[in-house]
Amino acid sequence: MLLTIDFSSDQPIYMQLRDGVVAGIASGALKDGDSLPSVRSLAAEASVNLHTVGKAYTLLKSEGFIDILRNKGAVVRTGKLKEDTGKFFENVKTSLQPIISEAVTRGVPRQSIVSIIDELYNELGGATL
Amino acid sequence: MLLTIDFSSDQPIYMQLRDGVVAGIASGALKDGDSLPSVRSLAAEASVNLHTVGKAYTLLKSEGFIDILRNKGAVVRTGKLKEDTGKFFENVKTSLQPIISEAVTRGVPRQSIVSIIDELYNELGGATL
Amino acid sequence: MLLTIDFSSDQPIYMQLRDGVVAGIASGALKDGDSLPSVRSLAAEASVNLHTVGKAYTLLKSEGFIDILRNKGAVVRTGKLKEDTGKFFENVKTSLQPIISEAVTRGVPRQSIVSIIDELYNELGGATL
Amino acid sequence: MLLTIDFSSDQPIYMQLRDGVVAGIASGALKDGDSLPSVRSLAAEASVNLHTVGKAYTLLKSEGFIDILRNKGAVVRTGKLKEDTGKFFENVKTSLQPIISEAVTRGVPRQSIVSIIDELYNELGGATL
DNA sequence: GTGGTCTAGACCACT
DNA sequence: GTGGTCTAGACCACG
Repeated sequence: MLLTIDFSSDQPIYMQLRDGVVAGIASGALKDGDSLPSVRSLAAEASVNLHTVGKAYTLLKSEGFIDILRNKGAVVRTGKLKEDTGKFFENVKTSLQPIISEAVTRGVPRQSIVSIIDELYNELGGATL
Repeated sequence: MLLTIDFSSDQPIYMQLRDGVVAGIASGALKDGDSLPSVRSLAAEASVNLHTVGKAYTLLKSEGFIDILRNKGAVVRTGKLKEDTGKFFENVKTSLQPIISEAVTRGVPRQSIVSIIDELYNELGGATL
Repeated sequence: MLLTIDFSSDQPIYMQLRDGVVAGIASGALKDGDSLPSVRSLAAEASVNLHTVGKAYTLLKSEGFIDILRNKGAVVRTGKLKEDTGKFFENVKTSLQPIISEAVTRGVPRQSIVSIIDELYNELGGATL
Repeated sequence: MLLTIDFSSDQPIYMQLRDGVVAGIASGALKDGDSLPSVRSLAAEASVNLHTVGKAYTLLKSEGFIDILRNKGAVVRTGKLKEDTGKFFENVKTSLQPIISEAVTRGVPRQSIVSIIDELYNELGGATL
């Protein structure tokens, strides 16, 4: 199971769930058309509130990662991400900015950061071209 | 002026201030020994409460980026970062993980992310080795 | 009740609260996993502002004595103290230095100070080896 | 020179000066009847404000460590400490309490603390009986 | 109901 | 004039 919730994290639980699903899609563990666990079962499994899982699913739907089908639950739906890639790049840059600032301040060379990127790409089995 | 607060951001104001100072150090705009504005003047300048600035300064102090001198205000103090670099790398990986997951899901190649890293390193004038 | 705030002390209230929690852990009154009162209830109990309690909790969290769980409040979390013990020893020495200086000046023998140490260890039920 | 002021310490400068003089007396560097530097010269030497040194001297006088003689400046006067030793012991215990609490919580044995006491007594050349 | 954030205004110690 | 502390009251995200 790829679900590991850190209840003491400052990252909201529903965000951790969302990230977990996205990571599952990225790694290939979840493919287009696959069903996600029901809100109820995922909530039980992760020991979180029903509403929290619901919030994660709603977010994933609004981002275009999944469809929520009446009586069929949530299914993975790649290839129709709502946000365009241009906006994604903006967000990435905004997210990365403080990290790189701190890296530079600490004297951490660019290569060290790139190595972490590579590591993550490899773990996810993504192409490393 | 390195101060640009986004009041509609989900990022707390004190965190934006903190990031701004770190970015200033990284870019060389703030050098070791340089004085930061007093909490009152920075608060006025940024149109925020002085306690919010105070919180940012306290955080920067606890991270080792600045010293706070009695009646002299805050001064940049590089080279005595409290957190060790090993822990920093862990944090970087944790922060990057969801970004890379989403990138892979969107089919964004590793090289595109690395380009953003390069861009940020260049903007900050950091070594690109 | 482990709460005794001295409002006329030169020691800040939030520091007294912090010390009280640490003392509670040391004495065994607070064990790993135990819940701390909510900031609101503790504030009411101690007749202080909730922000003051919040500051104490934030400090305890940053030192690694407690975790703060969403919607569950603070719980004691021993065994993951952030600061390393080496640094703790440095701080102890710095704190003790003026006390010992004054003791020597007053002709107070080493043994008298050690007796106080013993007394405190015994009160806390700590091993006296 | 035994004067080393840490301007970034949270300990007030006048207190650091006071502690320095007490340490000097404890170590034997300052003996009964010895003159302290004038406020002016000490202020210059330590790069602090005249008032700050004055405050330290006033405190030392009120504690009975020194006399302030008209036109003769400050002279060390041991043997007539104002505060009685009983009260000193109380203060010691109060100061030590949080330190020992934290030591117990960290699992630091009594002996480690006592070693630091010994170390300090030895550095000051005090009797170690 | 929980803590997190922000604002506001006050007082204080230090220099 | 500087930051540190405390109080007060408000709003918000989370679960």
